[in-house]
Amino acid sequence: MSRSGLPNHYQLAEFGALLAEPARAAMLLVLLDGSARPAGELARVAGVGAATASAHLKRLLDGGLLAVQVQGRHRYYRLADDEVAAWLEAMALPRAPKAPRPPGSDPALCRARTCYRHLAGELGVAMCSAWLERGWLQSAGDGMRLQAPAVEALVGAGWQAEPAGHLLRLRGRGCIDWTERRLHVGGPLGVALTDAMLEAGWLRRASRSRALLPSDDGLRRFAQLGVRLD
Amino acid sequence: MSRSGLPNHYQLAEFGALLAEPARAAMLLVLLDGSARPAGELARVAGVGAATASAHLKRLLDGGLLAVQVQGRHRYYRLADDEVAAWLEAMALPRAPKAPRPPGSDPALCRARTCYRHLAGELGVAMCSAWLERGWLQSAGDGMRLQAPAVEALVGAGWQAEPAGHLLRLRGRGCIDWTERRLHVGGPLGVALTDAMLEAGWLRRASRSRALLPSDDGLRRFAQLGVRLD
DNA sequence: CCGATGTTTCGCTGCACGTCGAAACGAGCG
DNA sequence: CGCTCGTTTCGACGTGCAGCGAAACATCGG
Repeated sequence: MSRSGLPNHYQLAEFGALLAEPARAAMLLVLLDGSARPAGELARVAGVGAATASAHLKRLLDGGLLAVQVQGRHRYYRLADDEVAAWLEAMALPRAPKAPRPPGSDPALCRARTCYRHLAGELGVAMCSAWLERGWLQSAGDGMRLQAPAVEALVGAGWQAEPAGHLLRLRGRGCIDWTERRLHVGGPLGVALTDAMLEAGWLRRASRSRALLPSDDGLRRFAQLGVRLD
Repeated sequence: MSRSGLPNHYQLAEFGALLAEPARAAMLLVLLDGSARPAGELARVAGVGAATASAHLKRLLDGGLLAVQVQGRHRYYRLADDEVAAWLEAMALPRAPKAPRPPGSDPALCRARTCYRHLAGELGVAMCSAWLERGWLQSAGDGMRLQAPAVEALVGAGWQAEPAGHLLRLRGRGCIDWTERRLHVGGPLGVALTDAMLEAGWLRRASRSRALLPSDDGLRRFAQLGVRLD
């Protein structure tokens, strides 16, 4: 992040100043779980008005502590990188409890569902983070790309969709999940993956909702690929 | 430190506020090497008047970041404990690359340095992990304790600090190294080990940084104790 | 094209706090 | 005892900035 040529103590002071405001501290702590949240929600969490929150978010953004992702008329803010997360963790403060899931939502829908035409929900988020972590998925320019080891693993897990190598050329788009507030794979890559998983019977569409129901076999395959639900 | 029952984000904000002032940040950074300095000197370092410095020192004292020791008409300020030092180190180090070098800072500093008053950096981490692995160091309740075989090995490696057995009664505190992001030994045990190593000439303090320079002889002794750098 | 919703910008007010000089306090010293 | 020096307290000034409401902007839905 900010690699200015300022003397050390100025850098430290600037960093401290960003934490010094309870509203900003609250926002950062909420985002410590890796979630990405829209400005309005962060305003609510911090207990300030939308205008004030916007100013705080701008400062955190300029300070390099946050990154923003525009999606429709929402702007999702998240911690800039895991270095920032580590700094915050280093203060040994207990992390904020996970946000409660929206009332009245179907648990199956939270678990896995289609977002447009790709996999979302806990399962989609778990797949994305697990694959990012092991380098099977890497951000590239405007989106993300699957890497060769992932294709090998997919084939090893019984992938049948014909040209598995074709996946390497599809662009994945980071998409923020509504219930989880975290990244999952959309775009052509996400759609292709989801279609093939449906075809192979790893997932099945629920009859009257957008929920996706993983089969026992599917769960095994996912586990084999490093993806597991709690 | 602040053990108040306040919500987390207030604690974080208070901590940040203490760092937010360049004068205070400068004072803390100067004290990061474990030194204790009189108020006047800290005022000079911070570039403010005596009155201003006094106010800052009072705030840092009330905030639990500093401790004071009265001696004659001087008042020597130092960091309150090595927990504070660890926090500061975690925040200050990554943003303190003095050399225009890529994200990593001074190589000597990465290799071995003081964290508060104990050994940190690659060497500190290597020592901790090697000794934990062979059972010379074991976590016990709130910290870690050296085990008898370690003392024997130290003596065998030419340990001269008088009552080597005394080390068994010192509490070691796990301290997270920022550059390595791994555990090393702090607390009274870490300080005692480091002091003795300095005294024995295994390590030497760099003149104008917190780096510790291992001598050839020291490296041999470390290797003898199962500790080696790549 | 129009309203609803999410977000940012602008203008303003009020407070917290960093800064200093002067004065007070306390410890050493002759 | 009176002098000096290191430090803290006091009082006053200036400013940075958090906060809000209103208005501007952007995007989605119809």
